Amino acid sequence: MNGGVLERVEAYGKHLFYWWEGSLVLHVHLGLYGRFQNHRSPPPDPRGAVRLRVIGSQHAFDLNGPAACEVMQPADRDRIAARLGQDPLRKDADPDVAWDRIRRSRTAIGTLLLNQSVIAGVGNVFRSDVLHALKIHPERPGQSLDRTQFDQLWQTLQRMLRTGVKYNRIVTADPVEVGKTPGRMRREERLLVYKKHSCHNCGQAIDSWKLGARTIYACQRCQT
DNA sequence: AAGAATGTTATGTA
DNA sequence: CTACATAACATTCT
Repeated sequence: MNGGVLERVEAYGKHLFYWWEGSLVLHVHLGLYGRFQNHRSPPPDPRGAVRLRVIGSQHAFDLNGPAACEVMQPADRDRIAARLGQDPLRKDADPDVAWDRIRRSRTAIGTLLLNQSVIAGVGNVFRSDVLHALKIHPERPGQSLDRTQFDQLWQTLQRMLRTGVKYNRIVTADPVEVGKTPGRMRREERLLVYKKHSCHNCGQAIDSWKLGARTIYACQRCQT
């Protein structure tokens, strides 16, 4: 990559693609614990699993512990993109494609939301919180949602994901209700149900169980 | 210091 | 073909 020109950076779901002059693509997926860390130049000695280090005259950054950090061809990128579902943040997203998938499925909506080939970009925090925001029970089959609910789901995800990009952190709670800007909200104030103990609507204890191989959080009274 | 975690993929089963 | 449980992978944090 030394001396190359970065032409553009593309996000598709949780995948990042850095397009370099000369048809090389750097593919990055942060996975569970990947992290970008900024430094001033010159950067300190690498700490932990540094897979990529970029050094400029003023600034530098490391990429620590990503699930993927590899150079590939555009065709490889296309293969990855082809197995992803619609990404609510992308201009080319077609919600009807996602709706078609969900309306035909007997699988729980909580499981569908984690399936990156249905909707790309939603993770374990967003799936719990978006379902709580819409008062939809995670075990409801995709089939049981109506179009209005799906539209709300799509819209709310768009809003939540955009907020995440803007503030570089997950903020699913309503800042107006909390009375703070998203940037100033404390960790516990930012989320709706994920890892919470009681429901902020009704006060009932939040339930958590395994759904789709991960822990989901929901209010059994509010979410039906 | 064992275990959970803001995740994905491969594999086996039904 | 779909659905889905499970394991494997790999790093960080508590």
